[in-house]
Formats: sequence, structure tokens, C-alpha cells
Amino acid sequence: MGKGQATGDVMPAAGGAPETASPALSRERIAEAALGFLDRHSLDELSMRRLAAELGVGTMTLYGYFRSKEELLDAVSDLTFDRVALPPAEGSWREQIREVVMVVHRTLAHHPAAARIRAERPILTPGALRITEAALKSLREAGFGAEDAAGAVRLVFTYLFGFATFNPARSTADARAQATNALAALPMEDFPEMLAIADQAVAAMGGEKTFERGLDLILDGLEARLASS
Amino acid sequence: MGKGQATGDVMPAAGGAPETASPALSRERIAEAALGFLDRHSLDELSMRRLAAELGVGTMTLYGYFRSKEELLDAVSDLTFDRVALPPAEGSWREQIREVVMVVHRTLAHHPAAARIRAERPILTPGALRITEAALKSLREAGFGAEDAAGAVRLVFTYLFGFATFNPARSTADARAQATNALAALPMEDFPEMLAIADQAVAAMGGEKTFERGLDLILDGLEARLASS
DNA sequence: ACCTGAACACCGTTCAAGT
DNA sequence: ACCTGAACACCGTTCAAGT
Repeated sequence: MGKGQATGDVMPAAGGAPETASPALSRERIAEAALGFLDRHSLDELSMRRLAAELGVGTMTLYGYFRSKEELLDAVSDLTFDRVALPPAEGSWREQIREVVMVVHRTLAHHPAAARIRAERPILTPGALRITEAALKSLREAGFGAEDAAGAVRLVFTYLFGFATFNPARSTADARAQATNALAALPMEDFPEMLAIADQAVAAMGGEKTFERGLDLILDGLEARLASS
Repeated sequence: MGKGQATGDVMPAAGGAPETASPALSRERIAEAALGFLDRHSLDELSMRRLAAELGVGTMTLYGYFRSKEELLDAVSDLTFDRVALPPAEGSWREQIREVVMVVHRTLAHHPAAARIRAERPILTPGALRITEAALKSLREAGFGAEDAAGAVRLVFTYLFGFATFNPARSTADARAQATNALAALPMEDFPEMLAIADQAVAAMGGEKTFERGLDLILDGLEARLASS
């Protein structure tokens, strides 16, 4: 499926090529370049024209490797998740799930566009499902039923992608300042609760600690479900 | 803030105007039209040109009401959340939170684009924060500390928007068939767990039951947190 | 005051052609 | 086999003008 369509990653005329010479194009190399672009710019800024220019080729050259921009973005998504290195399955089921989730979380934090690409399109490629498979194995061995395990995986997936998409990237000082200002502008009489905990509300808007606290709460819920079955 | 920039919703020359005559333009009426468009089409399909055409005005007319497409989308988002009718605060804190979450969930399910619009932009308008305020009130009265309450609200927000964005809309038969096929194509030796529960995995991909099961698990986690503090 | 066409600087993609 | 410019049908938005 998919990846083998490239022409082989042979360097052109091995030997004293100048450093500016680029290796032969391939689906992989183009997807790689797109991923690199997306780590530096937003998804909206990625265009076939800009990407081609960055690779030093004509725009239409890319269409020799991908049928459409959508197919290219699918490849970027695959590349991202193919690279996730699964942690060894050690410790309790809770520790195992936690590790898998954190590995995916770090990937999404490092490649902010990866989650966005996936919006409304399901993830159904082997490279990505391999991660689901590992989580499922830990849960089933711990005693979760088929339905509970499937629901748990889905909940965690929704949390991972939701967090990556709807929390200010890297919770910049800028985003915090903006939020603080917006809250300060609220009328005290209509928003007593929010204003009383404004500091904590702004802190909870993003960052590692917020992610992990939410994850731990979900794991608490899973633990309770397991105990009562 | 904002909404009062319109010129007033006066009908033009009240009287025997033909039915095709449209009421005077206003920020509200344009945002309304955009929301209607988005309920029938995807976010990608909304363009200033198409929206203007649908309203029977020139494209540039819209720029007399909104400085940019982004500002228009913000208004659509505001409109959506302004309309959420908060349920009466009755019953236990858990019932109260559950009701608020379900009301927002129904809104997002009815207006699929609303969540997408919000990706990476925080929600900080009074109409939306009013919902947060209600949730916060229930949690604080129940005894949640400032940090726990802020974290709970954030977790629930992430779940709501993550679910709306990353689960196949309305879990159509089409999406299910696609998922079933993709799973059936996996090699049995690499995906034993996934294939053993394929039916449940596909069922968990979307739908009301999946949403509510995830929500109840989060509420279980919150309950445990409250009990242990 | 309110509305707008033309124009500019972009898009993704088809097509017919270049080597 | 691999690459590509021109062209088409779109975008959001600026500007200068219309009533």
C-alpha cells in the first residue's frame, strides 16, 4: 500500500556533485519537505507552488508523485505517525497506556499540523493503527472488555487530537497575555466564578502540565471502569 | 463588543415589497447567512464571493461589515455560541455539568463548522465564556478547588471540540464501511487485537453513544478527584 | 452612507508539450 | 520516464469609483 511508488532513492550520478545538488525526488522526499515546511509555517501557508519552489522544481513536478494536494497531506500524516517509536510494554497497563499516549502527544506537539491534517478524515493506515494496536493490547491484557477497550482508545485519541488542535500552540506568553486581557475585560457581575480563578483558567489553557493532568483524570476514569466490571 | 456596528435591521421601504426582496444587510444577517451556508457545505467551500452571491450583493459589500474573512468567521462562531441556551442548574453537580456539556455538544453536532473555525484560536467572547461560567459555578459549589475546576473545564472543552472535529460527521454508513474495509485489509498477524474487536472499534468511531460514554468516563474521573480532596 | 467592478497577487489542477 | 510552462477556474483583498 502506498509508499513503494517512488523510483528508488538513488543519488543522482554518485560522486562529486556540488552540495546544492538535491537527491532524486521521491514521494518520501517530497512528504519530508512538506513536513519540514509545516514545522516552520502553518497549514494554510503550505501550497503546492511554494513547496515545489522550495524543492527547486516546477509546481507540476509534484503531481508526478501525488495525484493531489490531499494525497500529499495524507502522506505527510503517514510519515509522521510511521515514525512514532512505540515504548516497550513495561509496567502496569496504566503505565503502558500513559507512555503510548505521551509518545503520540510529543509527536503532535512537535508537528502541530499533523493533527489539523487529520480533521474529519479518519486515520486508517497501518503505520498509525500500529499505535492503536499497542494500546489495545495493553488494555485487553489488563481485562478490559472489547467495547470498553474500543471506547477507551477512541476517547484517548479524541483527547490527544483535540488538545493538539484547540490549545494555543506551545502556550506562548502572547496567547496567555491575550487571554488575561480578555478575561480582565469581562464584567465582574456576570462572571464572578471565572474572574475569581482567572489565573488558573489562563494557566489551564495549554502546556504540558494541563495535558498530563487531563490524561491522568481520564486514566482514573478507566481504572474505575475496570474495577467495576 | 462588536455586534452593534450594524445599521439597524429595518426592512427596506416597508410595504408591498416582493418576497424576493431581502432585508437590509447587517453584520448579524451576513453571519447568519454564513452559518446557514456552513450547515449545508464544508468550511473549505465557504468563500466571500459565494456568500456574497448567495446574499445577492457584490463581493466587496461584505467588506463594509467585516474587515476580513477571519472576522466574519469569528462572528459566525460568536453567533453559534451566543445562541446556546443554558439548562437550568438542577440536580447534582454531575448532572449539571453533564447537561451543559450535552447542550454544547448538540450545538457542535448541528453546526459542524463551528468547532473547525475555532481551531488554534481561543474562545474568549462573553457569549461563549458564559457557558464556561455556568460550568465553573457548578464545579466550585460542589467543592472543586480553583485549579481542579479550571482543569476540568479545559478537559471537557478539549473533549467537546476534539470529538466534533475528529469523528466522522454523523458517523455515516459510508464512513463505517470505509473503516470496516480498511481494517479488513490489515494483516492478521500484525493486528490481532484490532481485528478481534473490529466491530466495536468501528462502532466507537462516532455517534451519540460514543460521545456519552466518553463523557461519563470523564465525569467518573472528576468524581474520583473530588472524593479524594 | 452604502455599495461595487476592476485589478492584484495568489491558489489547485488540466493539458499539451518538452527532454 | 520524468519534468514542466501556459492556461483555467477559482481565491481574499486593495483601490478607486460609482450612487
